[in-house]
Amino acid sequence: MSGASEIAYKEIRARLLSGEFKPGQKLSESDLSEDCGVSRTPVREALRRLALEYFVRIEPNRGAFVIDWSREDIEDMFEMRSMLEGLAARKAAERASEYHQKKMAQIIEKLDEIADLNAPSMRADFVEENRNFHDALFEASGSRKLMEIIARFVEQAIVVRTASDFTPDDVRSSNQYHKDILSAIRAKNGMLAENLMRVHILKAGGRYQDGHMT
Amino acid sequence: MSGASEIAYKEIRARLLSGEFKPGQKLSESDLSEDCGVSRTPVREALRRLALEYFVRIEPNRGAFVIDWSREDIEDMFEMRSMLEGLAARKAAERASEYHQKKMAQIIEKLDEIADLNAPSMRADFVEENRNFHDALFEASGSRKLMEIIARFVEQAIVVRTASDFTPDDVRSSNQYHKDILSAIRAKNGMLAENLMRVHILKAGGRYQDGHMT
DNA sequence: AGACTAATTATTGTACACAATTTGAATGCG
DNA sequence: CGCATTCAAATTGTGTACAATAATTAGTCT
Repeated sequence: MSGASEIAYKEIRARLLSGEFKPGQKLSESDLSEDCGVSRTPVREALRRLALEYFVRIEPNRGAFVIDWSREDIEDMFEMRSMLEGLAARKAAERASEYHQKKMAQIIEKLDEIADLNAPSMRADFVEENRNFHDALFEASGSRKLMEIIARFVEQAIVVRTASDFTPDDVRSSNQYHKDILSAIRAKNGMLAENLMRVHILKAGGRYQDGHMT
Repeated sequence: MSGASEIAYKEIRARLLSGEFKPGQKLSESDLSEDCGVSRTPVREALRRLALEYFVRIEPNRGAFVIDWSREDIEDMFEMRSMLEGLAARKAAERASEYHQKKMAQIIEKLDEIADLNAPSMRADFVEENRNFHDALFEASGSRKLMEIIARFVEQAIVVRTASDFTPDDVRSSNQYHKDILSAIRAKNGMLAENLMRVHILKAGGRYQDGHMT
């Protein structure tokens, strides 16, 4: 399925994620429609969709603007994510199959390799594999709707997280949480898995930046 | 602002909530456009929006269908709600102003009256005031994004909750939780407020129907 | 009769034209 | 000079026509 609407959505979304469009910037329907090589109709559809996914904000009769997140909003988003992913971790501890546990273990290994190699592509590799870990955990939780809804938050976080640059040590530290979470899941300790995940996400959100946690 | 798009959205949404449209039913764009007295364009916009709000499901080139929730999906939704509203309750305990506490107290009184009066409109009155209580709490939590996002879940729940019929005792029982939550907020006991809210929501979700909780 | 295929019909998807609204500049006035 | 008002240009919102796709019916063959 390669509808014009889908093309417009993917193109605009990619440019939003890349940072080409700055927060607050106005997005003109006609300009985008030229860029995407489709008419205004599918562009409008794409913008409406992106609005509900919190990428842009639409003011009636005025158009679409790139969303700008306040410090508070970002904190809220990460806190919500921490609650929902915590829930997913708890459910994973209750229901993860051997297959899913192995899958997570493999991703954890890859993440360790990424940290050790310290290649130029480290950050991109980390982002990808990290995402894979969380996806695997959602799958392990066995809750379709939970997966669907958290996905939206995670996408959001990417927008926000552009500034973050991970050192190899950050990757190792983050991966230690993954290991602990997987252990808790293996031990079927739902509450522990949940709490570990909560802290893991909040750390990523930079909520404990002021040094009192590692 | 009374755009055609808004008209279509409200009309279709109302009919979905009323139960006129059955789960799985196909929603024809032309039919809806006639019913709403607007052209197909704003109807399409409304349907796309309702899809992202989980009211309908859109299959490419096939149209919009009323969503049908599986038992699992409903459980997931209530669990997510319980996590997010729990978060809101915790934040409310941290930051609720005297004004917001009084507001919640007033709504609790009204809910008691509703239970005692046992009027024919009891169920509708309960739904409205109950919603007011939760909204007041979100406001008290002081987190805009949190409010926005939880709102979507609550709307959903309404769809699902159509079947539920509360007796005066159910209303009193539910309101007891409201009282306990407000007490926890007044005592600035965030964790207690959070846990009470979690249980409150899960009860509403019928997760503990099998009798071992009151 | 049953099943496959082709043609017909209905419905969604996209483009485009026009209406409604907003933006911005030019003008007039205090 | 500053500020409000009016008018022109630009942009969004809606209706409609047509294209693309899916659903349905009719027809043919075994």
